[in-house]
Amino acid sequence: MSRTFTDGASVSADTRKKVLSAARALKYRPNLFARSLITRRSYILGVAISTFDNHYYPDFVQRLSEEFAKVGYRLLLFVTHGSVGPDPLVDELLKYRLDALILASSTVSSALAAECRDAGVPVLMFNNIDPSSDVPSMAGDNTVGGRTVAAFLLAGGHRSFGYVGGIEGDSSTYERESSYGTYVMQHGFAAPVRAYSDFHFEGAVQATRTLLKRKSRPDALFCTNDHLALAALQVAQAEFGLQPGKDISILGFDNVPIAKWPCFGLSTYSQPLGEIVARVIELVCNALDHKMQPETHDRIRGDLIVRTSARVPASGLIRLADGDTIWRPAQPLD
Amino acid sequence: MSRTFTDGASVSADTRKKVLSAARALKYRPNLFARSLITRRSYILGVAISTFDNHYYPDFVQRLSEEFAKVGYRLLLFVTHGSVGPDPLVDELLKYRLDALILASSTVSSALAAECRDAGVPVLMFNNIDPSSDVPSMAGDNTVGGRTVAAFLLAGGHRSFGYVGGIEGDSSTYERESSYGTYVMQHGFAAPVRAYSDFHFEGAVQATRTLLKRKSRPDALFCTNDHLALAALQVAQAEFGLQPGKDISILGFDNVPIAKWPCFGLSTYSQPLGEIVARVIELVCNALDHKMQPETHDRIRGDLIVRTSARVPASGLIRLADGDTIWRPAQPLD
DNA sequence: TTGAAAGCGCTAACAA
DNA sequence: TTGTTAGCGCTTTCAA
Repeated sequence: MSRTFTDGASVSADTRKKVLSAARALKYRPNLFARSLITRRSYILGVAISTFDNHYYPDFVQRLSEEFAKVGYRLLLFVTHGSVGPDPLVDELLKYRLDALILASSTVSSALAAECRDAGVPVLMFNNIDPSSDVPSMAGDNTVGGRTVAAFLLAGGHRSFGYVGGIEGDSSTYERESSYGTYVMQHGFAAPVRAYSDFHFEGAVQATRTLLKRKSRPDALFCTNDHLALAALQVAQAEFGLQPGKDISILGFDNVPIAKWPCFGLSTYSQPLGEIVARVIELVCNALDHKMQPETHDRIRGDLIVRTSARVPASGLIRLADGDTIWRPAQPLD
Repeated sequence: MSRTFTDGASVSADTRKKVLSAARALKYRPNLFARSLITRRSYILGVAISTFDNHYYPDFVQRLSEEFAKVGYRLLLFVTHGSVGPDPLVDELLKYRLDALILASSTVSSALAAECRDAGVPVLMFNNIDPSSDVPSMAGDNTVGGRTVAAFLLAGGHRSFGYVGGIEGDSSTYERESSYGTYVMQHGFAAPVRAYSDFHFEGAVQATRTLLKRKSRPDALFCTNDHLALAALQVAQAEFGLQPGKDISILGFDNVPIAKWPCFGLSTYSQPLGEIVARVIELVCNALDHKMQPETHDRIRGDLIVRTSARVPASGLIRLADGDTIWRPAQPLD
């Protein structure tokens, strides 16, 4: 009797036991897809990412996978690789009856997101905000992050600033850059010199070279993510003989696992993955009950993790229980 | 008419066009799960990995995902995280009607694999060989790899050897270690001193310390994978003041993307991902046609990639078109 | 080439 | 609590 395997059904303990043992004998297992035909639940979530090159994404996907597994959901992976056109992707995504879709690829347009949503799949855009779109989104707090980095650098005594971006026009690149630049300029300094990397390691190497070869070389570099900052770090050291934390300050964004490796000691504004994933789960679970507010545009605040790649200010340091040291400005920055 | 969306069906071009345009108007899309009920094909493949911490796995999963996407399959992700007991996992895996299952987690037992196979799901064990099991498997060529590393170190003039393993008893740790050790001993040297890391970065740090603190310190360290070798590299440099490639040689296995970062320059025995993924696809596609040979136990040979973390021998160097330099022994090692 | 009908494995609604 | 039945959206077979 199928009720044995259905959640809210009434079966006597006795029948239940019998059915269960018979099932075991026959190696019977309920077919989720047949079930999904009538319940309209597949227990499959789609996750689109453009690449795992940036270690933030494997970390994110792993945490997401573990946490969703606890509530009975699995992730179906879509690697968009940046280059794939949007249209075939929509068909691919919609072919599987996903309970929800998490779009963590900055190359995925909000038009695609809207199309999926209109097809009845709840969509969440992750780390890729289109303010003009009404698709719900979530991201680290790029604005507060950019400002905090700027304030940290100012507190460290820096006077000339550089910025290594991903792609010009990319939303996180833009938000981090403009809040950083604005803060610096509000305090009387010149706008940061900028170069873009296309989000690739090699691109970041080139961009850093461009910036450090200038006759008025910036002595502080903010990179739009750790992956790029790690490249910048190596260029500054190996090619320019600069000692990070002393001759130059280099900061990233994300706090990827390897940022804390002793050879890097990358100071960075964190995206608190635990909190972020918890919030994603909350939003998606709401969406599954058709309670997603389209106007949700969450920004999760992180912290400026202080390590060795940037000069450390005399004050504002806080030692955390997990061993990390963070920096907080005297005045809140929001 | 449903024949429009079925592959080998006969429809007139005219009806087809009409159906297609009607479908567009109604935003109709075929339901893959309903289809799978009758065709018994879900176009979903399960991939179990224990963690993304070791960069080899995200790289592997990404490539796998991209290549399988080309032939119409998507990956459903199972992160086993090492700790999960096997039984609930089986139920989870079998709930989704996976067309095949790729078990790339060394913590997954071959008993679990056999159980899934008996339930009718073709299974491929990846990088985790149980010779006593008849579940088909695939892995890098650990034996030739271990021997090649040993020969390379010998050619570099090393005389005392160390080994940093993952978990004692893990199949790849075992195979790499024993072929390396055997080769060294066959050439008249003492067996390598060993320490195990539990596959974690911190564990590798500890293991390396143990090895380098010995009064008769090994001057060559082979680590069972790059993730561990990268840790060893940092310990040797920062804590022991040893310059890799000069005072000590450190080798890894896998050739993960960051191994070539200039700050590491890790010499390593590669797992050629392109070839490996192509072979996985071939095997799985055979399995989908129920043509999987259970006796398949492929070993894919890699190359010793020469960079800066180990002394480089005077001869045997070959410059590749992609910019890498590899080392080949005078005599083949198999 | 097309229409009609059976049935894949399940849940949900209705009786008993 | 349990048996029965309709039907989820599709493919496949059989006739037309």
